[in-house]
Amino acid sequence: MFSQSEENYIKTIYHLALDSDKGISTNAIAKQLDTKASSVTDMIKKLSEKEVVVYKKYQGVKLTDFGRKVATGIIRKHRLWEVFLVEKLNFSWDEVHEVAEQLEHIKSPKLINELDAFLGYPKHDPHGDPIPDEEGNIHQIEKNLLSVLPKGTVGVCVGVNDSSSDFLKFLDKQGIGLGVEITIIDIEPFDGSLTIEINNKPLSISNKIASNLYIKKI
Amino acid sequence: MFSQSEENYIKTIYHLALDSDKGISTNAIAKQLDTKASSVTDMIKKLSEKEVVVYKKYQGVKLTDFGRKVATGIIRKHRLWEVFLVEKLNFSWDEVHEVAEQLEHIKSPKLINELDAFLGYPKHDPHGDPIPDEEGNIHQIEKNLLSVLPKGTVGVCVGVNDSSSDFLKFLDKQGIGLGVEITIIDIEPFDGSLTIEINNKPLSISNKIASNLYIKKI
DNA sequence: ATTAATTTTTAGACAAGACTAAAAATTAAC
DNA sequence: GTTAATTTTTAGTCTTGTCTAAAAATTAAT
Repeated sequence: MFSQSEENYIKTIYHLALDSDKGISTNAIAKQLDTKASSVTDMIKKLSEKEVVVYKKYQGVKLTDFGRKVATGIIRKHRLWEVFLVEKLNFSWDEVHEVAEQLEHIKSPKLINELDAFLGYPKHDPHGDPIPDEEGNIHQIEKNLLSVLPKGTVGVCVGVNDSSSDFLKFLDKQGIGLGVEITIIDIEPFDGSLTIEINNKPLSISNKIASNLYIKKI
Repeated sequence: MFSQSEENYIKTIYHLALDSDKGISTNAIAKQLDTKASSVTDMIKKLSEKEVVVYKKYQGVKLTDFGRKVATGIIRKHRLWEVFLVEKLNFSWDEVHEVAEQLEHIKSPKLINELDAFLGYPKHDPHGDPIPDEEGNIHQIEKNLLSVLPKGTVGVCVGVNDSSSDFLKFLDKQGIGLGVEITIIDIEPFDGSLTIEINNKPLSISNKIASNLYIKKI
């Protein structure tokens, strides 16, 4: 069906397309995949022939419906494997990405559907991201970046915007994780840093931290 | 470290070396991997440079100690994944091979050791084959092919010599599986076919079947 | 011990996926 | 609306792993 390399391009285009409804530029893909623009052009031609993307020279690419289906299939696998690693194999949320990047390419519909059942049909991965169903439908819950909410807001941490190991380890250190209740005590106008209350203790965090944490109001 | 292709060659050489202590021929490897002898020669050169095998032109190859370690590592992963698929994901023993062939190439020491623990440190895969430990040690239990045992033998099925789907499905159909008790009632001198008793019922099986079933005497 | 058959290796080609360097198209700047 | 800067594409090369066809080495046959 698709090679690992093709799958990585498809997944990347899908993610980049989430925050922009224009065509995705060759350069943006190259940057994300840490490769060269010329390599991207070559691959785009191939994916275009396979009807995964629509491509007009110099105008970026868009996924077709088919391409989107392929992308969500890969993301479904990636996130289910992440749940497996954390729930069953004692991985922490900052350790799962690498391994899931490999596991997402395993081809076996039975495997992934049985895994889904084995895990109890989880709705979210360990970073709070939704797990697409078999048809590619994604149920997004209502959530906001902590940085856009007003003083006094009480909510629960339901996701992160940055899944880098450094950020996740920082959160662990501060006792911040999915399901943890957070209250915005104060917002500093000068630099946008916040004082929040978490586990009944005050904590000061930068605006950058706050703009990578998703909160569900309660 | 090693590419999937390299790993497949290493594994194949290891398996072929089990029943012959001479060098493994280029042709034998080609046949097993369903590829051409010329491709094998090329790969052997590479593996030789990487000190996985010892190679002298026209004389076949042998794994080095290092190569054997690599091979058992791959086999360990393959068999642990097979256990996972059968025990946790409702795969039957004739469905696991394909998927395990993919999963065995996933690179993550933590993954495989946690999986081992999660499965309760199993000693054998779903076909009765032993699972190497982290150091590559393999504990072989005492077993014989059903075809070499005398009339009157009572034993337990502990393994198969052929893991093809056709054979395994045949065994399922006849109620033969790991742990099932078998008594040799009679052996036909003409064609070596056997009458065995299984679950208190007599069953006639060909010599070919018998020479693919491993029995542990009790 | 030559000839014949088989096995193995070389030589040259190809596809996938990546790269560099240069050309072409597009966008931005004045 | 030209010129300049940027982005994208082309052209050509490289590596990995494969193939075919032919040459070389080994083994078998008489």
